[in-house]
Amino acid sequence: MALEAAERPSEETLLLWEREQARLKTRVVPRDTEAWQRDPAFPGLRRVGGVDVSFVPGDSSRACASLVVLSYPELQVVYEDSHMVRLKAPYVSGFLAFREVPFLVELVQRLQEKEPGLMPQVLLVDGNGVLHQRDLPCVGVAKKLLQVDGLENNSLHKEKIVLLQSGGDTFPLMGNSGTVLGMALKSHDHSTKPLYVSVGHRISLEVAVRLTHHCCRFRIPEPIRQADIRSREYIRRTLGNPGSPAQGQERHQKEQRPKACPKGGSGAPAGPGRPPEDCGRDSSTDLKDPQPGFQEQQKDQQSEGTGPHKDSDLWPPPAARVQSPP
DNA sequence: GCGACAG
DNA sequence: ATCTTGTCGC
Repeated sequence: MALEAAERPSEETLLLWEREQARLKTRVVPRDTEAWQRDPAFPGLRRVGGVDVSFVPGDSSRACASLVVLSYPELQVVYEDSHMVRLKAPYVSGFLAFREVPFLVELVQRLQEKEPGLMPQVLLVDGNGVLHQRDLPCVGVAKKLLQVDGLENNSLHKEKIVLLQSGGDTFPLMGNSGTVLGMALKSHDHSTKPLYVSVGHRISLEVAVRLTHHCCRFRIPEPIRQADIRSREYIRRTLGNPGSPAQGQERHQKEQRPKACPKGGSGAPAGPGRPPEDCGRDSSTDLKDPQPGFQEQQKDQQSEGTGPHKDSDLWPPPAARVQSPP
């Protein structure tokens, strides 16, 4: 019993994927389309979403997908949905979205059905943007530089990183063609490794960078960081009771159900001068949590990929299935 | 054979 | 992404 999502896709499939990416790229709107994006203070922005997929250690096909919605500018979790999924496509550099996006789309659809009022106004996705074709504006936030189109994590690149002085500082990621593919962003004053921000859809690169910066309490923006933390916790809990039935979550815990949490510092409002802590529980549960003022050593947190925001899974390779435009 | 490669 | 122990600093 092991649906291997590990074998390399055939060249034919990769061609299909490339074709789909090119098609979606055509539809991306790399400009600001929302009112709140026009003012530096982001007036009207109330909810920012974050998505992530964490994997089960030994199993190459099982993972936990999470979607969280945070209030803005408080950055408090107001919604969370984490559940186990079965991966169908392998990870191939450059095609991350074909592996993870189907689940992210599903999470958004579940939210639409259960708590449409909590639909985020923008979605931060781990990985690089440039695609994403749906309705939600989104941003790609990667922790490592995707070395494509001439981009290289070479000495020159590292020199530029050293020149970043304070949180918010950036430098453009110029592709061979002279196109700016994204921006390296120092997410806070003491962060050593920059974030690589790129446009997803319906947002300009400039606003994407500012928004990402405003969502950072630590190196990784809170929406993505929370989705990461929660999806991993979910897996830890699930693996904690393997002594029972099937591998997993047959238990009627609080899983399958999206949960709207009216948390929000109830009782302990944001203290003066301090960013509001999470939903009451946070620092004690969070493993990696270097204070903005120091320690930036956490290897990596997570980020996944902004990519094709397609509907159908192009895996396994359906004989050239035709995509129907949203 | 080995390394690189968003996650 | 995940496997890994300790370690330094708030």
